[in-house]
Amino acid sequence: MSKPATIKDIAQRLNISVSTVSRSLRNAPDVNIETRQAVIALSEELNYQPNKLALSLRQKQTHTIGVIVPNLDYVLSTMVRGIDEVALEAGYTVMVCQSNESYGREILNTARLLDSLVDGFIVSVSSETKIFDHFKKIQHRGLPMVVFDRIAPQLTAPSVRLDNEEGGLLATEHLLEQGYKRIAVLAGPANLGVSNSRLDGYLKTLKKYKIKKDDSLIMHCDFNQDYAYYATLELLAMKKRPDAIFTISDRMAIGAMLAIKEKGLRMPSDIGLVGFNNEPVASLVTPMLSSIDMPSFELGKAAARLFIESMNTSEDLSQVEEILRPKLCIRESSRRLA
Amino acid sequence: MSKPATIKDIAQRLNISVSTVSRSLRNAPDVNIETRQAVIALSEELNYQPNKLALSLRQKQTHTIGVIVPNLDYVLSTMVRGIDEVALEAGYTVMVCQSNESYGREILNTARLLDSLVDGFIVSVSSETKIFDHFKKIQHRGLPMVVFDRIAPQLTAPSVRLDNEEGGLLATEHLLEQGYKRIAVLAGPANLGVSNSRLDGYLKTLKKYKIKKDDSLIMHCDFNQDYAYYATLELLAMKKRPDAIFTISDRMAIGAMLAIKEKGLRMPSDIGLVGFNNEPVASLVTPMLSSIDMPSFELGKAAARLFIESMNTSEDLSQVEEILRPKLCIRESSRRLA
DNA sequence: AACGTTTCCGGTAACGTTTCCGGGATTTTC
DNA sequence: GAAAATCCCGGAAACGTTACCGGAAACGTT
Repeated sequence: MSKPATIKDIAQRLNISVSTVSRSLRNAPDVNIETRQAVIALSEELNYQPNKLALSLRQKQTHTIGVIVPNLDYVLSTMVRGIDEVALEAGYTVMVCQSNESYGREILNTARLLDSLVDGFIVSVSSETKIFDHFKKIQHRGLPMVVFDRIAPQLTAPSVRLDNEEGGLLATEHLLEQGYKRIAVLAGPANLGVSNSRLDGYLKTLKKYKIKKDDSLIMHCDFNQDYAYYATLELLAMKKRPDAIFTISDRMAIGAMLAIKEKGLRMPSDIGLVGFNNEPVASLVTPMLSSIDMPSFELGKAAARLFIESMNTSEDLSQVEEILRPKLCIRESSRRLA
Repeated sequence: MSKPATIKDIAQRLNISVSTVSRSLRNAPDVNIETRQAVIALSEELNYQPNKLALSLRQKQTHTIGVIVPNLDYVLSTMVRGIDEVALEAGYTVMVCQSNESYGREILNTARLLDSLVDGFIVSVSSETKIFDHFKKIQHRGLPMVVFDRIAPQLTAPSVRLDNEEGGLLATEHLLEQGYKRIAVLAGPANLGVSNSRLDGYLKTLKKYKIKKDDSLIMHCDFNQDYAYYATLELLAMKKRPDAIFTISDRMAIGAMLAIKEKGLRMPSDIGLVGFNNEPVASLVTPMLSSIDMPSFELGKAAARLFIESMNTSEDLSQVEEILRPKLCIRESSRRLA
């Protein structure tokens, strides 16, 4: 129905030129106070909204950030909320695309956003991705890009991530303190950075406590409840079975839990369990699951702040690496001491 | 670095006019086959991508859909994935905004998307919203709008939703079949449409089975685990306590479960429990939770399809109402007969 | 009275694209 | 062989905005 008013409409109704209207609206100098007031009054009456498209075309900025995430599970959607929060504050709009952990989809998404003319990218890379040309293309276009959570050493870009190693350390140390002796790890796919870092934390802790590592206690499996279930069954079938398990995600911990219950073992007495991410589900299962908590919302905010900083500065921030610290959250599944 | 090539670059290099280049690229008539081929060859060489901004400005279409949702919990993020799926297919990009169940935020989001010049909206309305002027403004601008899941009778717009009444019916009937006699309902806030419809399904079923309703068995409380917990404690403290509870969300069912366990009652023997939504958590809790399953992904797809249809037709679709059917998913918490 | 400053405003180009229109050159038609 | 049709192409306007430039009018200064 009522087409939105343009600067030209205002100019005509006031019998002045569009340039003057434009200047008035951006309160630039070189315009009489009265005409400016008239312009402002009329623009409010007509409910004038500047056309973002024309503006973007003119000044080659869209004030839009392309966000690419592998999925929108609890952790990532919380991070996205964090990104959204500070982006909005800074006058940016975000476009979120899910790659569904697919390399092809990730390429498609970057291409799409790239020619939708976003001003830059905030990216968490898919687990499937081993080639990074599509991301490098972004940088080659001169657009800023921040990598968060799932970072990749192949990309030289500012990054924000969790100290995953410390997470592994916290979990392992806690289990040792509770008197568990044979601690197994359910890790993710061997090419997933976050998983490996958490594993490293575990290994370092063993070394610190002078416990020699037992490779049979380290299982790699898909980031998935079912695989975790079967992997746990294998662990429990060992002649010298582990008396504690650290899984690098809550999802996997749930799978492990099912297997443990099925075998008639009790937590935390027979076997201790610690997950990672501290998703809400952790306090819904029985027994309630101990987990490594990460400041997801804060992490998202930090990523967006870093992005905006790299928009505004001409310095090279590609070496900036922000690292947030995890926190141990002890619940029933691993507390056997008072 | 390398600024993207424009139509003008191609024209210059080929010593022809921009019009000819444009025509060649859109294989319009009135262009010689050879020049066309030359243009196409060069455009590929330069990796030419048409500037979406200029295009949108010109033809007053952005090929972008604004999606507004109250949050991104499991159900809604699944629906959004569905929307994304068919939107992408049809050449649209989606911009998702969360209102966080806040009326003010919803207004802000619509305004922002509106002047980002989206082509239309797909909306699920926040629970807080009682005034709909911001949505009517969309329609007044002549933009198509589809409402999904959380619909509102105040809005005359095409809609896609679940048959919530049937959900309530399925749950209640199932509990009756399992021999439960006194069935309580944990409903959401009294102004939430979906909640009331599910409640209606319950009431209709009672009537069908000639059971007189007992108002003390119907509790309204916030859409929230904690409130559900306390409400359940109240229910269980009644002199004639219910022997089954139907909650209108899984989140609330979890709260109820905690209360039930705390009171030393067992499911399904002492008390039956059925949730709604069939979130993954339903099969993670002990006992596993029976729930009403809804085709969220399909619902999202249907909403997007309806949107695209209303983009392409000039007919008035505002009376179109697509209703998807729920499915009962029986698990441990309510199965006491073989 | 002449000149420099300030104040205020309009015209125009530009961002990258499509579309309409007109016209020269070539071909067809009788 | 002239009129008519066809084939190609370029120019220009338009979408809505900003930015640069130039200039008219008013003012102040000697």
